Amino acid sequence: MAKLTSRSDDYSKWYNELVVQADLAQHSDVKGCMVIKPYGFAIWEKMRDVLDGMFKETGHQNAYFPLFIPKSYMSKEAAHVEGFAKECAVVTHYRLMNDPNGKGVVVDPDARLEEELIVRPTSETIIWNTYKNWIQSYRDLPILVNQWANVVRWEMRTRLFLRTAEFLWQEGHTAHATKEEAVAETEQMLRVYADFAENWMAMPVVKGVKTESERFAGAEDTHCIEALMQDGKALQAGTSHFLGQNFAKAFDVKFQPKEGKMDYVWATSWGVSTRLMGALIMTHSDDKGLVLPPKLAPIHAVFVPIYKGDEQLAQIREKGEAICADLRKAGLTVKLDDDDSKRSGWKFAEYELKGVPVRIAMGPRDMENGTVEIARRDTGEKELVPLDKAAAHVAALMDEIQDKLVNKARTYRANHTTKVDDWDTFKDVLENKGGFIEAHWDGTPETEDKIKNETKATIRCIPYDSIEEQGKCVYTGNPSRRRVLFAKAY
RNA sequence: CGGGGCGUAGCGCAGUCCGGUUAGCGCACCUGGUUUGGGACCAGGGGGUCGCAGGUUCGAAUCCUGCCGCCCCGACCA
Repeated sequence: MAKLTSRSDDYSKWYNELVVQADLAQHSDVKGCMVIKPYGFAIWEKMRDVLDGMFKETGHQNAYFPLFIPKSYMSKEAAHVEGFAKECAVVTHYRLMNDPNGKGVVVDPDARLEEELIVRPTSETIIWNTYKNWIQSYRDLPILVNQWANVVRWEMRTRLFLRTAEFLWQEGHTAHATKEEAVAETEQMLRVYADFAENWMAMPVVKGVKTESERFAGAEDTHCIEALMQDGKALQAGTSHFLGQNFAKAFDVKFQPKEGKMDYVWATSWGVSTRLMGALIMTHSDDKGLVLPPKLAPIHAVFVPIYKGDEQLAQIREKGEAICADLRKAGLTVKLDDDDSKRSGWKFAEYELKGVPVRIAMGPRDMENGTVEIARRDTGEKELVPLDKAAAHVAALMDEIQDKLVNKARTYRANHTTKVDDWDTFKDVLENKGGFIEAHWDGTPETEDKIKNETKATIRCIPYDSIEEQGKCVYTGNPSRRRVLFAKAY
C-alpha cells in the first residue's frame, strides 16, 4: 500500500487518496458517480441510523416519493426551476432496441415519452403536488415526513462524497398551518443537525442563516450549519429551509383553518447528505489515514496478536477473545484479527489508515507480563495495561477519544476564526491563514458579490449568535449592525 | 464549457518519439517453505480484445483518421 500524500504537500490529493485507500469509496465507470464501498457505507449507515432516530424523536415519519418528476412540475415554482434547471438529468425514452446497423442496442426512437421525466435533484415539487391531495383542513396538519433517497445533480466537477452527480441524502418535507410553526420546525431541525454534528461526528458547527444569494432556490430563508475543514475552507454540512407559502402557492395547497378563510400551507424542507462523509474525513483525519470518532466508527477496537507459530497464536487468541467478549458486552464492535497471511506491522498500518479508534496488541512479552499494549488512533499514544483492566480501559477510551476529537476541532476552529475590520487584513487573513473571518458587511448582494469575485470568499452565514454592534462594512465602509462569517468554501 | 493529463493484467506504471522475437515491471493474487513487537523473505505460478472503430503496412500498443471515456485545474453548485 502506497503512502498517503501529506496534507501539507497537497491537501486535495491527500483527501482523494485517503477516500480510496481507506476503502470508503471509489470512482465508478459512470462520470461523476461513486461506488460507496462497504467500509464507507458502514459509516454512512451509522450516521443514517442516528439521524433517523433523531427525526423520529422529533415526531417525523419516513415515506418514499418517486425518483422521476414530470418536467412540468419543475416549472411551477419560478425560483426553484431557475436554481436547478442547469443540472437536471432528463429521461426522454422508455425503451431500447437492437441496433439495426450492427451490434449493441440503441434508444428506440418510437419510444419517446409524451412528457419527459426529470430525475429528482430534490423532491419539493413532487411532494407538494402530492400534499395537495393530503391536505384539506387544519386537522390534516402538520405533516412531518422525511425520506431517505438518492438524488441527481449533473455537476461539472465532482469529488468523492463532497460533490457527486448522484448522492444519498435525507430530505424532510413538512407542512404547517402557521408561519410560526414552520419557522420553529426549520430551526428545530437545524438544531438536530448541529447536535448530530457536534455530539456524534465530533465536528463543531456554526449555526446561522444564509444571505439571499446563498439561499435555497424557492426558500424564504435557509438556515445552515457550517464546519471548518483542516485546510481552512468552510463546508456547508446541512441546511434547513423555511419555504414560506411558495410551494403551497405553486401547487395550490390550501387548507380550511379552524376559524376564517382558506389559507395556503406553510412549508419547510431540510437535508443532509453523503457530503457529511467528506466533512467527517476532513475534520479529523491525519497523514496516516482516517481518524474516526468512536461513536461513528464501524469498528471500535481491533485486537492484533503478535506471535510465532500456531501454539502461541492459540494462547494469545484465547486472551484476546476474552477481552473482545467483555468489550462486546459493553456494546462495542470489536475485531480480532488473526489473519495469518498478514504480519502485525502491516495490520497496524492498515487499521490506522482505516481510522479504527483503538488497537489492542498482545505478544509473547505481554503473555509473560500479563499485559496488553493499547494504542489510540487519535494521539498515537500507546500504553501497557494489565490484562484484567484492558476491557474497562478500552471502553473508557471511547469517551475520551470522542471528547478529545471534538475539543481538538473546536480549538482548531477557534484558532482559525479571525475578527477583521479592514479590507487589506481581510485579504491577508484569507490568503495566508484561512478559516472563518468575522467581519461587518453592509447587507447588499452587490458587496457580497464583489468580495466573492475579488477573493473567492463567500458569506457562509449570519450566525445565530452574532451580537448586535455598530460597525462598518469591511469592503464599502457603509454602516453595519452585525458581523457575518466569511470563508472560502467547498 | 475552456485549459491540462491519461487510457497497456485487479491497482500503479514502462514501452509509443524512431513499427519488427512469445508485450514488460512493481504491488496485489495462487502454491510451497522460512518468518512474525511497525507495511517480511525466497522459490514457483496464474492473469492481457494494449479504450473503441476504421485505415496504412509483409508486420501496429507504436504511424494516420474518427470516436468514446476518465482524472486534475478554472467558471456554477449540497
